[in-house]
Amino acid sequence: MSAYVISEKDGVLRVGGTGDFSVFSTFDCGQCFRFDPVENSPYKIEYAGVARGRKIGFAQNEPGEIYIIGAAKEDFPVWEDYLALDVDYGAMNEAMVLGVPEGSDREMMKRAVEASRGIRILRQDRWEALCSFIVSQNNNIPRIKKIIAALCEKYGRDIGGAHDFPTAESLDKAGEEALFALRTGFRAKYIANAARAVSGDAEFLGRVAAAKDYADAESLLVSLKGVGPKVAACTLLFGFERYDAFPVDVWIKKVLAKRFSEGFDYHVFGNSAGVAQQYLFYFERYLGGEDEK
DNA sequence: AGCCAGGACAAGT
DNA sequence: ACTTGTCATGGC
Repeated sequence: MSAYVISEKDGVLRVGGTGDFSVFSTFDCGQCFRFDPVENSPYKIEYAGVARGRKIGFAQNEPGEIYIIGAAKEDFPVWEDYLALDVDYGAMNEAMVLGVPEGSDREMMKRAVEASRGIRILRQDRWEALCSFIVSQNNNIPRIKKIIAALCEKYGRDIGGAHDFPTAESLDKAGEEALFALRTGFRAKYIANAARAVSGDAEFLGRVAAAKDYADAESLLVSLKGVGPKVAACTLLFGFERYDAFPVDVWIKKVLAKRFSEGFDYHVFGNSAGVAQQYLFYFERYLGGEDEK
C-alpha cells in the first residue's frame, strides 16, 4: 500500500498513489475542527489548518493523488501517519458491510460506504481530541470551530501566522473563568477540570492508550467530569485510533432509527465500528436530507 | 422567534 | 435502571 509517487515543488508535495483518499470528505466530515476550505484555491478542493503543531494544507484535483501544502519531502511520514494513508480501508469497508446481516440493513450500509468513500479517520492529538469533544457537547459544528479557534488563538503556542492547539498545562493555567470568557458556556468547568487532570498526571492519557478493553479506556475518560460515553467514544476514535469506538449522537440516532431495522446492533461492525459510524454520520448529516424515507 | 446542536449531570421516578 | 429538567451560547 505504499507505492507513493512523491514530488516536491515550492513547498508543495504532490503525492500519487493515494487510492480513493478524499480530501473533501475527510476534512468536511466533522471529525476535526481546525481545518477550513480555502476560498479561490487553485485546486479543486483545498483545506488549510493546523495539525501536528504545524500549519498545513491538503488539496486535491482528482482521485488517486493529493497535494500537501507547506511540507517538504522528509515530512511525508508525518502526514502519511496523520492522514492514516497506511490503513487498508478497502478491507475495513468490506468487513463492516459483511458484518451486517443480509437484507435491507446490509444494502443500507453499502450505500453509506459508497457515499463516504475516501473518508479517513485522522490520527489526531490525544489531548486535542479530548478537549475538542468536550467543547462539542450540546453544540453545533460551526460554533465548536469558533470556540476552538478562540482557545488556540489565546492559549496556543504561536507557530507563525497560526497557533497550535493549547496544551493541557496552558488551559489549566488559564483557569475556568478565562475559559468561560471565551463563550464556552457550561463547558468551561469541564475543560478546566480535564486540563487539570491531564496536566497534573503525565501518565493519564498513556493509561487510556494502554487500556486493552474498550470499557477500560472508556471508564478512565468518563471519570473526568463532563466526559460521558459519547465524548469518550469520539476521543477514543479520533485521538486513540480505537476503531471499536462507536459515538452515538443525535445524527447517529436519527440514521439508525430512520434507515435500519429496529433492534439493529452496531456491534455487528466489530472492530470497524468507529469507521462505520463516521460513514453513517457523514451520510446522514450531509446527504441525508435528500431522500427522506 | 424559536428550535436545536457530534451531551452530561443531577434529581426524580 | 430509565426519564426529565437544566445548563450557555449562537447557528440557522
